[in-house]
Amino acid sequence: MDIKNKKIEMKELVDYCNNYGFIFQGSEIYGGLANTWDYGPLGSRLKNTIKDAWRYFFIQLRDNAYEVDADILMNPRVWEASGHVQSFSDPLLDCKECKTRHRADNLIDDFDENAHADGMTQDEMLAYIKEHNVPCPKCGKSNFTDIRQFNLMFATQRGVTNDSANTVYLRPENAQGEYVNFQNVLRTTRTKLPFSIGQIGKAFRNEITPGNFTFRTIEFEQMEFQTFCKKGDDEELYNYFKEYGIKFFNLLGLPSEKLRHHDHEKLAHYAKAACDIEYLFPFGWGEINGTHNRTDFDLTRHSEYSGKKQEYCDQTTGEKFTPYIIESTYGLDRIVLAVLFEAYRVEELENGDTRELLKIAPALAPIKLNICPIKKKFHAEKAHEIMDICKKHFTVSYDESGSIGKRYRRADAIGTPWQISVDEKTVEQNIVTLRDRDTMQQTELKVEELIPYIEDKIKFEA
RNA sequence: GCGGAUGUAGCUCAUCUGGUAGAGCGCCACCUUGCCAAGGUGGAGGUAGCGGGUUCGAGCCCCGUCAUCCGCUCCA
Repeated sequence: MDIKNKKIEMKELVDYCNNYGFIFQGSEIYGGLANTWDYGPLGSRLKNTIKDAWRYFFIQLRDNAYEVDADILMNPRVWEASGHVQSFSDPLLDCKECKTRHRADNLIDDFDENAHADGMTQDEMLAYIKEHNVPCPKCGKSNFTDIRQFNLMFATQRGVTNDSANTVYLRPENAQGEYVNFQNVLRTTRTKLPFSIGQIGKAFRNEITPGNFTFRTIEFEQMEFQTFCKKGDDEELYNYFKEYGIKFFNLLGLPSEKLRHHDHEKLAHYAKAACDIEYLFPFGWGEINGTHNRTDFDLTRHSEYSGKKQEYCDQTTGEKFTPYIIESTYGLDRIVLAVLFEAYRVEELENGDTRELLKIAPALAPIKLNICPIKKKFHAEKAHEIMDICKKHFTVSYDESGSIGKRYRRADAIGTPWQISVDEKTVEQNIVTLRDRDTMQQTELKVEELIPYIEDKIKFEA
């Protein structure tokens, strides 16, 4: 069959997600709220299948990997220890001439790489810019507003009074929830190094400029694990997780040619080495995984700030030390987006018709089986009977309206891998016609063979 | 936040130079239909993003606001 695929742009995918119930604009009936998105019935299922895949690969299959579910709100001292209160903010200023916005530190470093803006205070940066007449990269003039600090953490108040003692933050990263539970997990699981603590959860960042649909939002969900290890083992683990990320993405249906490693030169305040895995979105390469070697920075800081030693004792040697941490974080919303981009296509068929198709891995499909009675009057009862059996094993849908071809197309559009039609033969001999989304071929199958057939194909392949 | 574009039915759009909104598709019901978006009949659904102004009269003109898209910047 001659099938032409058209390149899918962002707007088409946004429309598709809205039309079929994957992702809606947040608070839509009130005119929306910028950069918030709600996952609909199909989108939340897809998201959950990706979480399932992640849990399966990174927690269940790995030895010494444990999951936690830490609170989003944490003692504010956590964020002092982590360095986020101090350094998780951008010093911003605007060019008064051409109205572009810049980061003061970037402006200075680009002007003179030996200037080391990182070590400067806000006043020092401003003074440096004035003294050296640092030009605007866009218009070349040097006429800027004052620097304003823009902290990326969402702050809120707990309790009834509004004084600063009651300020709490929505976590800007999930990692600290794993770090503060390092000793708890160690103690209760009786595990040994190296071991991992993983978590799936929401994080919040007051980004200046979010955008590109769900790629960059102010509230987002991460799937990550922190691997605690002895110094010296850190580099091997770091390299291992970088590579393993690619394998994981391949299993989700993202092909290697659209994935690449991107090593960071400029490092976050906590990292010794950092590498992203990027996926080629229509708008360009975008990070979907980040792996960092965070050294013993975090645990050392938590020891200092909490006064509780965050050490590991090697029982065989008696040696005590603060472990190194390798962090590998997967941006869930971004992976959902990448999976959708990879799977969604509009196919032009031989007869000139087009069909919308979500060619998604069966394990990730929101609905696994669509059940269609050929004639509503005579076959609906049998179809419901089969549905009641199947839904105990996997997600199903039921469709009795329109021609059978139309029902095939509807299910194709949301990525349902299989459909069965129920007719006289089903009623009399318990045989259904199974239609495959990808091959569009039909085969006859006994009802009792149906469940093992599908269950076998929706397993994650390790 | 800045520059550019946009906002009319669930979706895609029309509505000529201001005169109280239409189509196609989709959806629902019934009929028809035995395997890749057939057909018929009927039906639901919009105070034109929201607020204000000009006008006898605003979807159309003006102001504000919210949101989306494309660039600048940043991150998972």
